[in-house]
Amino acid sequence: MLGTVALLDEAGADALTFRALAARLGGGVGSIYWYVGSKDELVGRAADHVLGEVSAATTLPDDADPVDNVRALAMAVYEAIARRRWLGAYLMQDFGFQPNSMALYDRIGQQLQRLPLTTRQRFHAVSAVIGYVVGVSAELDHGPAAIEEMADDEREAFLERLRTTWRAVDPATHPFLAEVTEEFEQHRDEDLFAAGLDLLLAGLRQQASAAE
Amino acid sequence: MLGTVALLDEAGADALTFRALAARLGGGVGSIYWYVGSKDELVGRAADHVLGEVSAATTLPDDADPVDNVRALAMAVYEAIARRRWLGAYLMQDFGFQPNSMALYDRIGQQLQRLPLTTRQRFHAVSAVIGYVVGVSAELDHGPAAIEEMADDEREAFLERLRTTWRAVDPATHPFLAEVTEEFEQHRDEDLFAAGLDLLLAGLRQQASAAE
DNA sequence: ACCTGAACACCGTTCAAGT
DNA sequence: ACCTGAACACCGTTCAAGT
Repeated sequence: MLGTVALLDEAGADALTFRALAARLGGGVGSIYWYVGSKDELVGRAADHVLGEVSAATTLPDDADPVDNVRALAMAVYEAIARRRWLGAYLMQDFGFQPNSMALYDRIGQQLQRLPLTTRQRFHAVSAVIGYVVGVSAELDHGPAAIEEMADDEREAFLERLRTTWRAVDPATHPFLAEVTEEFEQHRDEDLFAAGLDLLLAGLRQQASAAE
Repeated sequence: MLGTVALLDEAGADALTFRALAARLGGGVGSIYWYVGSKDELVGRAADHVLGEVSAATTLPDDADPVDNVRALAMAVYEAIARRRWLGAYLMQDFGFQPNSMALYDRIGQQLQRLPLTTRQRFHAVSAVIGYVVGVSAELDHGPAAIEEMADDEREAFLERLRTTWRAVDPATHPFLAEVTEEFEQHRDEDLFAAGLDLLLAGLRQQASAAE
């Protein structure tokens, strides 16, 4: 289990094979199946383990604004997935069935229990936040590394590809792309994630205040 | 290309192998590489092709509210991914580099150009909407089929698994799960998606009206 | 220019056999 | 009870050879 996380962190999702893991643990390929039924289960457990650490490292003060607390939790999960690129894809699998993901779901929900919302509104809001966080973060797994973490030459190559793709389109047919190309080149992935999250949370705050 | 979409629709992502596709087209495995450089490119092109159809089938009236238009487009993409479970995973790959995904990105952006927002706000908002739609829809690809489309016995088995998992947790430590279990069992995936989207769009409307 | 299909270098998973 | 590793049934990709 620990060996799985270490191997994923060191070499990425592609490097996690039963043969590589068995070699690292000094055993045979088949022995892993004594502890785990499939590769999906193996990585799912590893992902849930990491999620537990992330959740444990984030404290939510009782006297803080509940939506601010939800935001703090969401940003912590985002950062974890951004750091460990293999994580997002597996959290999408069956979030809500592993112990730590259930606990995280509940923890977000508890914050919303402090707001004047219906049960259905709470259910929708928690699902939306989790969906946004996991879904958008997982998109990072594909695509290139975060723009802000690329080496200089790597970033330059990526932006060059972007420029030639985006700037090749006709501004007359793609007026918005023309407007935001420069903005895209300068953005940080984390700011983009946070801005979308804040729109979602603004909608939530509005819903809560309308009920008062 | 058309054969690819047909094969994916009929038998799902797992069934799309070069051998199966070559057999269907009545050719050798190697010949596919004359038209496409890799499997990722093959499925990416198929995904972009479907996205183009979806976008073309959605008309956005000039006299309609721009945010309502964005909502219509988002729901159309959601429905397409919900129907074709293989689609979401590949849209995550490199949305914004294929022609039809670029066109869709631009089309959403054009609606926002009708609102009093800064370029940065527009960039953030379009990215958030696309991120939410593609990310949350893609989560459907994993997990079970939509609850509302399951056969009766299949749905019963899924809900039974959920009940035993969620109801096994201590309500004292998981008070929110206890509150929403029933709500979860009754929900429709599409309503859940729409509710989160509406929170996001409410935040966006608020941002636009604050600028006036 | 376009196609063929055997061959290569991998996978996850199984299972008879060991301790 | 726990481990081994050869064997099985696949993959995507390559490439010398064909038309």
